[in-house]
Amino acid sequence: MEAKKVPAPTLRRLPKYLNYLKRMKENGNVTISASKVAEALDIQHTQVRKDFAYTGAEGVPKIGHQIDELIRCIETFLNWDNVTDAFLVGVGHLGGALLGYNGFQESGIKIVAAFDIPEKSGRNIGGVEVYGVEKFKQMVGRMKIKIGIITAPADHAQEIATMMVDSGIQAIWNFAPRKLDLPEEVIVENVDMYSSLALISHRLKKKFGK
Amino acid sequence: MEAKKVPAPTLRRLPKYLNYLKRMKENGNVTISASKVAEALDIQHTQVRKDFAYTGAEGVPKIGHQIDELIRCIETFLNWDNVTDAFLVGVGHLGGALLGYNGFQESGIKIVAAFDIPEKSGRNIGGVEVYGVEKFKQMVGRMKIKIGIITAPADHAQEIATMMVDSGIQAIWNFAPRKLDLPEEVIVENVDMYSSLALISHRLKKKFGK
DNA sequence: TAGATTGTTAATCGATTAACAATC
DNA sequence: TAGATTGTTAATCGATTAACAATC
Repeated sequence: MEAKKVPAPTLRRLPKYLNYLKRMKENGNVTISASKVAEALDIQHTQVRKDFAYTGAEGVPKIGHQIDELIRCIETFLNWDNVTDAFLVGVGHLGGALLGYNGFQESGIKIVAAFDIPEKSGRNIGGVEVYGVEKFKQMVGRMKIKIGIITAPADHAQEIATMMVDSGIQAIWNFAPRKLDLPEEVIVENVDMYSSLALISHRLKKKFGK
Repeated sequence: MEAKKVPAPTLRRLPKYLNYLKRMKENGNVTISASKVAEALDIQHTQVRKDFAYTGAEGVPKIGHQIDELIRCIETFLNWDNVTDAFLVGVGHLGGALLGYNGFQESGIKIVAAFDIPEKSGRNIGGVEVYGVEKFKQMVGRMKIKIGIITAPADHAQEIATMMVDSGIQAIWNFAPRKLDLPEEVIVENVDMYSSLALISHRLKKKFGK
């Protein structure tokens, strides 16, 4: 029962497989081979098999995997068969966009309350109530919230993150372009748009001469 | 003059350095050592030095780097000292958020027009006009646009991407969770929120037992 | 001078890819 | 049976880290 450590790149690929498998299922397919998944997503087939293996999925030579079972394995592995409640802090453009988007519920997360300065409280965006940030800690305790989402400006990110951890938050999904300094047991994932802009800019520059 | 190929991880770190350096400059610092940058951002100092070296920046033993010069080197290297115009397709929650956000201009990109179905055209969001998508190709040609941003639903992403490349777009910044099938000379960068959600979910599950 | 810092070369590490045996 | 496909073990590759010489 010694669980091998799962490489982060593997975890990042799993949602891509899931997405593709669900589409294939909708198209009426019942089984699928790792090779086909690999080709569709431009990944080495041997890599796909290794990734599948982490989730405990088993295939049958010459036939492949039952799509249903494979989907279930991946979802269970990611814990996407349960929905975990989350709080969001920073109801600006991006925060509002996340609140208005319901797609995350299929990916194990549901934003159940949002927070910002008192002037913004009382609103309801996409069915989610906005509260003054002073209520954060108390509500985290009461609702046993584990995930915090930061969509505030970079200047406030550290302060908010510290407040979140203080309140009992265990994992932070950070959209602010700022390195967060937190105890190492806190799970932090950054969505960094600037890093991909850097790649685009640099490659375009190379492609078209300086 | 043989330019070594720059690792993608290096390119992704450069904006983080830039961000930190600009803050240090605002705080009144004139010089900075790679070691200090490394510590602040939790990166090995030797890694920071290698990354800096790619940009052509040179430091002085015992003193470090001139912050101004370092910033300039990184910006030039990324081509962030020029602003490249971009078109966005898909004015939903996320698209609207990007339009309302002006911070990208400091990162070499400016959204100058948005596109969606005709019913959404005519609006103005964050100072950017929304057009019917049928005008895309003509306007790309006229305005010599190179960068396309996809913030449409996943179902339409491939179709839009193909249309973009058809129109002459050279680089695509894709926010839709769908693998795009395009000629390999087209530069594609995906912003994949689900991949980071996968990491959070899986780590939380491990931390709190299944 | 001594020591902080740079920048390069070598060693390590981990992920990807290739090779191949097993099996339905 | 033959061949497609699985799944594992070994080889490769590239990024990170460590070691160290150079220098102000």
